[in-house]
Amino acid sequence: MSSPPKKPTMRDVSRLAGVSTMTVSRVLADPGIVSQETRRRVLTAVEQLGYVPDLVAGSLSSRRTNFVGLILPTLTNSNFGNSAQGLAEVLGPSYQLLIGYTLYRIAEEERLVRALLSRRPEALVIAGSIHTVATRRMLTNAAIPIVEIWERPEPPIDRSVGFSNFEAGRAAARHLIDLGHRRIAAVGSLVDADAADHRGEARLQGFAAALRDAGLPDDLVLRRGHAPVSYGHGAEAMAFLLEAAGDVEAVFAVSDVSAFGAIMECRRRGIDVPGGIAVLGFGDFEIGRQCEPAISTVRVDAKAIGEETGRLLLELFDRTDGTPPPILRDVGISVVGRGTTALRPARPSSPWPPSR
Amino acid sequence: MSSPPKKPTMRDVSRLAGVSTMTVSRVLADPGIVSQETRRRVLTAVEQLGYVPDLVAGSLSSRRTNFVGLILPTLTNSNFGNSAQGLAEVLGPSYQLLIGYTLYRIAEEERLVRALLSRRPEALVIAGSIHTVATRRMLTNAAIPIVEIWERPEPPIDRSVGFSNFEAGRAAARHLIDLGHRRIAAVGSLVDADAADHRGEARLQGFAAALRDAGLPDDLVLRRGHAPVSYGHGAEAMAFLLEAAGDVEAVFAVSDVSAFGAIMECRRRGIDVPGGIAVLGFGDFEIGRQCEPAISTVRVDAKAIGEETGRLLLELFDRTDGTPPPILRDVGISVVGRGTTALRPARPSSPWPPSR
DNA sequence: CTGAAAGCGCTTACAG
DNA sequence: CTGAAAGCGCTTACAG
Repeated sequence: MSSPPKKPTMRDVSRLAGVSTMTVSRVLADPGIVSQETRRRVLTAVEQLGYVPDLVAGSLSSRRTNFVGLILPTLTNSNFGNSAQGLAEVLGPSYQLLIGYTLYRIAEEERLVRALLSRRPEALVIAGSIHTVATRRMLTNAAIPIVEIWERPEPPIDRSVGFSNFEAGRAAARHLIDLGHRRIAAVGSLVDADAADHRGEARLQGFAAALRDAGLPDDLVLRRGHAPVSYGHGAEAMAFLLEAAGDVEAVFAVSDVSAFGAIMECRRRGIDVPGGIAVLGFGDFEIGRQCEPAISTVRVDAKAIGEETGRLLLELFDRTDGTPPPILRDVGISVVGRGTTALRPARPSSPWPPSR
Repeated sequence: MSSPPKKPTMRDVSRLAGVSTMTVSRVLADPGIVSQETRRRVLTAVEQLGYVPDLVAGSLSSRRTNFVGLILPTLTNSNFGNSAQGLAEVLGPSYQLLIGYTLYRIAEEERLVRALLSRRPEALVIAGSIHTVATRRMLTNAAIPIVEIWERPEPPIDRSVGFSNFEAGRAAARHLIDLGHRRIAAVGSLVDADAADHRGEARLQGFAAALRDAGLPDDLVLRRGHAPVSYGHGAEAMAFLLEAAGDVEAVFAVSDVSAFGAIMECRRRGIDVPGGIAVLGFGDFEIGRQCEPAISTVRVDAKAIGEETGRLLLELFDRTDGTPPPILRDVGISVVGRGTTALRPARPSSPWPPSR
């Protein structure tokens, strides 16, 4: 590489422009407070040297890193990705997201919290509210805003933006019960040392509770495999379910991703959805909207969670110690009935195999 | 919050342990070189104060940030997410990914490169090889490893891990031609100031070139809408195509996501896939594998791109100035014929609407 | 095995 | 509008 042996510093710029480093710093931070001529000279020097300010040094000096830490279960779930994008968009270009993922492992979360806190973020956003003792202690002592998202912990460590997964599960069950189903199943993942999707588990528990409230058995509320769930997870779970309970009428999957896999498994077995089995998902992923028939789901606005969190953080950062923003923000959920739980197809099904 | 007014510093720890800050630093960096008794005292103090080292200060001092910058088009595409996870896994816990996303906007990429470089990453990984002049200049002068991924630029700015999108497009076309199709279409996105998926465009160009090589017209190689493509994009593009060219026999979509949307649109219109129209995707997303019929695709190992990039970086970081690692790593592609391009369904289709 | 000094590249606070 | 001094919290390099 023909690059210079060393990155130019602010000192180099100041020398070239014939000013102090202070003035360079000012031009970069707030150009308006410097005379036009000086500003021009400084910017020319910056341009000429290809100077890129060192924010590591700047952060140490100003005690502001403009980092926001974000801990998610996976990087490949588009719903969490939507939350991340929403957060990034609201925070704007002056903040840099420090993203880590846990794969639903609580020990990994602890490691990540420690690693991120050592970067001195201005706030830490974390999916979930079940943490190790050490994690909880670190978060409590961090002296920065902590936002637990995708849940409604009571009380949260500091702040929370999300919704009740338990209530989401209840709503799911009621939707299927109201449709007249009686032999109702649910599929989620195992909660153990390898991985634990506590939010999915809360949905299953809310679901089971609603079944019992309606006088129905909850023996078909199943945990299969480990989080993160996949299309394949749903297919496998549905295959198991069909063997175990041939009389099942409706299935709730803890994710649209699982739901889609379950529907495909039904198709492979020649079982009509919703005619033979109704399927309800969770999350309102794009896949569910575009699938034919479209997947009924419990809608949660993933992007709004990120945006709302961003707004909350900006309020907290800007706060001139007026009234502090609220502790809990519930973005709510709603059940969206679509094709896969229709009592009969909304429109006549296409013939299959269809001909042109 | 009942947290202490100020975060404890290494100085606080050293005082409590009755040693110098140097010794605290040593215990944290390399416990073995400190006597057992001293180590114990230091660790006790660390524990007691809940001390979390300040890596901002540490980075400035040691001139090692252990950051790796990563610039991706979107955070919600699971293939790029897989690359990010692969990279993170190989780099291990001592490196922190600094992720930014461009939404396929070249100006946003420039802003991000500047922002990330100011954090002094040890390396920068960037999807793509089409950059603004200013971006290219910054990358060239950065004096750190730069890895352009998901492409095969010749020459790359520094290093590259990926594959040829042009060749992927050619391979896609040949697959469809070999199957006996003659009226062949392709759908991608527009390349303009709003967004530009240059990799998808390269695939379309390779595809068109292969059609022409076979003496076939390339008038159905279409650009519709803007990247990032979605399930809806594929559905819309297929709807347009069916209106524009009722005689189309096969379609290549620049992404499995688009391909899935296209297949659903066919289903809504009662057109059998592959009986009526063959559909070939790109990327080998899980959705394609689980879909029924499974989506034929051009497979690219997204996670391997991330892992390979991680290994390359570790080699570059560790390098004791021996032989430098290679410039280009091509992970290759392969065409995976599955249900949606089968000349006839691999197994008899289920009756539709199926009955239980 | 342990420590005193210097310094990483900026910004803050204070002057003028 | 501009600058000299001090310092952010660590690690490096040098001693002992």
